[in-house]
Amino acid sequence: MKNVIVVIAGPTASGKSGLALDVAKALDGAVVNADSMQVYADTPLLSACPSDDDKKRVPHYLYQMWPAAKNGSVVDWLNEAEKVIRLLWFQEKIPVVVGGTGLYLDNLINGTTPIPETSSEVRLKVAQILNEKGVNGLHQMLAAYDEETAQRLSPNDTTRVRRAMEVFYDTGKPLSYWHSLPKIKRLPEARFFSVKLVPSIRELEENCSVRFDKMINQGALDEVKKLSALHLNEKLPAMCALGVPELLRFVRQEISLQEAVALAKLHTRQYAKRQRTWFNNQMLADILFEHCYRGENELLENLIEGVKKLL
RNA sequence: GCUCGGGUAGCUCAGUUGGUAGAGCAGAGGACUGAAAAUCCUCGUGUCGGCGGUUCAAUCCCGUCCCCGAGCA
Repeated sequence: MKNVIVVIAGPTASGKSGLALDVAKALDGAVVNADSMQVYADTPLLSACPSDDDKKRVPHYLYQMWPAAKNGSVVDWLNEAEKVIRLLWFQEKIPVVVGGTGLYLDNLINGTTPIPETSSEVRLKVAQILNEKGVNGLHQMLAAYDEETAQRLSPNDTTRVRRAMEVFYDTGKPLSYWHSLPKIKRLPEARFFSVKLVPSIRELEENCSVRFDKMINQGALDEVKKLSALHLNEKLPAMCALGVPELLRFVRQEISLQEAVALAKLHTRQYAKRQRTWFNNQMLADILFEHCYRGENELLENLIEGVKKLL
C-alpha cells in the first residue's frame, strides 16, 4: 500500500504490542515482529509474545518462527521481514513492525553493510582462539590485521572482537573496510512512519514487575522446564531470554523461587534501561511518546493521521 | 551472664604490621553495523558501631558501652 511501513519501537513492557494491535486494527494492517526473542517458538510466555486472542484479531507475523536451538541473527530476521512486508504490500495491508530490538529496526530502516556470511569453519576457528587466548588475546591479534576496529573496540568486548576477527578471517578484509561501504536497504522503496515509546524507568520498572508475576502465574516455570529438557547450549539466544537463566537456577535448586523472581525482575529493568538509551540516542522517530501506552487515544490518532498522510 | 567471632559504600565483604580506605553487586550515565533480552565503557567521602585513652597522628592499639551471630551456662 504505497510502500508504507509503520514502526513502533520501545523498551520491554512499554505497551508497544498493544499499540501495534490498535494501529493495525484501525488501518487494516498486520503486525510484524521485530523482537529478537519473540522469534523463538519455545518461550512465548517469557518473551511476552502476543496472546492467541490478539493473534485472532489481527494477523501477526514472525512470532515464534524458529526453534530455540537456532542461533538467529539480524540478517536472518531481515530475510523474513522483507518477505512478509512485500507480501503485505501485495495484499494492500499496512505492515506494523513492532519490537524492542533496536538493531533490527535500524537495519530495516537504514540498511545493512554487505558483508558475506561467515563460514562455520571460521567461526569455529575463532571460538577456539578465544578459548585458548581469551578476549584480550584475540583483540591483540585483531589489532595486527584491523587496527581501526581494534582501536574502536574494548579488548573485553567478546561479541564484537570475535565478530571482527571472523570477518577478517573469512573475507581477508578488515571489518573497518566493510563498514566503509554504503549500506544496502532491503526495501529501498519503503516509506516509514515511526513512533518510539520512551517512558521513565520508574514507569517501566513497575510494569516489568507486574508482568513477570503474571508470567509466573501463567506457567513460566513449565515453559522453562520444557526448555531445559531440550538440553540446549546455554549460550543460545533463546536460553538467554530474560527470566530463563534465573528460573533455570531455581529449577536446579541453586536459588529460591523468590530470589529467581527478584533477579529476573532486576535484569528486566536493567535491560529496559539499555533499550531506553538506544531509542533515545540511536533512533529517530516521527512521534515520541514518553509514557507507556495504555490505550491513549491521542497517541493513536496522531499515529494514524501521520500514516494516512503517506497513503 | 561468660567465651569466641563480627560491626567498613545502598548490599556482600577486602584492607590498613598506626599516616583518614577499595573490590564485586546494586545505582547513574553512555556505547552499540550479522548471538543485540547479547556485549562493552565511564562514574566511589564513607561520622571504617558510640564514647573515652595512648600517640605528632587512630578505622587500625588499649578501655568501656551498644548491636548482630555462634558456643557455653
